[in-house]
Amino acid sequence: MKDASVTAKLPPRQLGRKRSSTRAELSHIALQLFVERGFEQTTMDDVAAAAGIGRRTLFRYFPSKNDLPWGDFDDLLTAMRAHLARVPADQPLVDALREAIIEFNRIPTDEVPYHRQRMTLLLTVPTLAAHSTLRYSDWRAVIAEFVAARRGVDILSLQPQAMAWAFLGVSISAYERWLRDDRSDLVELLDSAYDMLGSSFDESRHR
Amino acid sequence: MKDASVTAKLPPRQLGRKRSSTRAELSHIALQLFVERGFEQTTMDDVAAAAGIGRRTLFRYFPSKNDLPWGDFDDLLTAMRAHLARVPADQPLVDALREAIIEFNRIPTDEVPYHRQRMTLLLTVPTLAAHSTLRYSDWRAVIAEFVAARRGVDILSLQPQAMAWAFLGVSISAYERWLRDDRSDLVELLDSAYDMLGSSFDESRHR
DNA sequence: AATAGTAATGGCACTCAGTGCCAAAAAGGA
DNA sequence: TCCTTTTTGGCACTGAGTGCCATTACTATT
Repeated sequence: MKDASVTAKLPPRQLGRKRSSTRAELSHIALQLFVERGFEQTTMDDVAAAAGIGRRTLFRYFPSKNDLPWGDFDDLLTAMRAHLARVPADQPLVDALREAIIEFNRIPTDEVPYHRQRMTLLLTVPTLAAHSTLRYSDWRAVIAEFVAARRGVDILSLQPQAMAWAFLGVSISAYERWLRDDRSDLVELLDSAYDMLGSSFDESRHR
Repeated sequence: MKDASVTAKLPPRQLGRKRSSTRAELSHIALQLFVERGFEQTTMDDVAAAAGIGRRTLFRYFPSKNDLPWGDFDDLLTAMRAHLARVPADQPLVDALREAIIEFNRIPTDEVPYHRQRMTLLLTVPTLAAHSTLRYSDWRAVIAEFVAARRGVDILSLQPQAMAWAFLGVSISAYERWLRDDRSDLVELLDSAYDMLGSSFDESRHR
C-alpha cells in the first residue's frame, strides 16, 4: 500500500473542474469597485457580476466582503514567518524584526498606487478597520512568536506581547503618515519609526 | 427674545414620552443572554424580547449588536479624558497615565464576575474582538492626546501614537492574563505591566 | 379637563451579508 | 462512453441594520 501522505501536501494532481478565478484577481476587481463607488455602496452582487461569476462562488473564494481587500495576506504572513525562522541567531532582535517587516512591506514601484488605495480603504472604512484586527492579530502572533523564541520565554508572556503590539502600532502609524503624504516613502518611514522602538526595547533592558 | 443656547446643553427639561429602558439595563440583559446561549446564537429579537421592548427600539439604544456588551464605554472614556486633564503638570507622564488607566479599570468587587464575563466575550468572540478596534481607537486617542499635550507635539506624530499603542497592547495583555487566572487581580497585573513601559518610555529618551 | 406640542415606541417592509443544499457543469481517467 | 472528482451557481433562508410612519405617553398651556 502506497503512502498517500507523501504527496498529500502537493497540488493533488489536477482533478475535477478547473477554478474559474484566482483570489488575487477577485481582490483586484473588488478593490477597483470599492475605490470607485465606495465600500458600503458596493454589494457582493456587484463584485460577482464584475468578475463574471456567481455570488455563491465569490463567497467560496472569500469568506466575507471584508476579506476582499486583504487578498492573499495569509500567504505573506507565512512567508514572513519563514523568513524570521531563517534569521541568524547573532542578529539583534529588533534589527531582525525591522528587516523582516520592511522586507514584507517592500512594494514594487508600479504597484505602489494600488497598495495606497488598498491601505486607505483598510484604515479608513470603519467596517474594514474593525475587521483588520483579526489580521493584525495573526501578524502580531508572528512577531510575538519570534520574540518569545529568541528570549526563551512563553509567547503569552508580557514582553513578546508588548513588543508585538508596539511594532504593530508603530507600523500602522507609519502607514498613516505614508498615506497622508503622497511623496513619502513607506520603507523610509517604517525604518525611522523602528529606530525609536529599537532604542526603547534594547537587549540590555527587561531581563 | 431669550437666548436658548444657555440651557441647550442641559437635559432639555423632560418633555415627551419617557424612555422605557436605559442603556445599562439593556447591556446587562444582553450580556446575560450572550453568556448563556452564546453571542452568535442570540438574535437581536431575543434580546429585545427579553427586555420587553421592540427590536426597532433596541436598535435606537444600541446601533449594533456588537455595541451591546460595551454598555456605556463612551461615558467612561469621557471621564478618563477629564481625569487626565486635571492631572498636575509635575506628575511624570507615565505615572499619570498608569494611574488614570488603573483608576479607569478599578472594578467594585461585587461586579468583578460580571466584568470578567463581559471581557471574555469581547476578547474571544471574533466579531466582538474585531469591533472592539473602534473602541480601542477612541481609547488610544485619549492617551495620545494627553501625551501630545504634555510633550508639546502633534497628536499624529509618532511618539504619542506609539505610546498609545503600547499602552493599549500592554493593557490587553494584562487583561488576557487576568482572564486566564481566576484568582489574579486586574489592578495588580496592569500596574506591574506598566512598570515595563515606564522603564522603556521615560522622559530622558526621545528628544 | 381639553388641547397642543414633543419625544419615544414599535410595527412593517426592505436591503444586503452570509449559509446550507443540491443539481449541473467541467475537467480527468478508465 | 462512463465514472469520479471538483467547482460552479442557483434557490431559499436567516439575521443585522434602516427608513418610514402611525401610535403612545408625557408635559405644558389655555
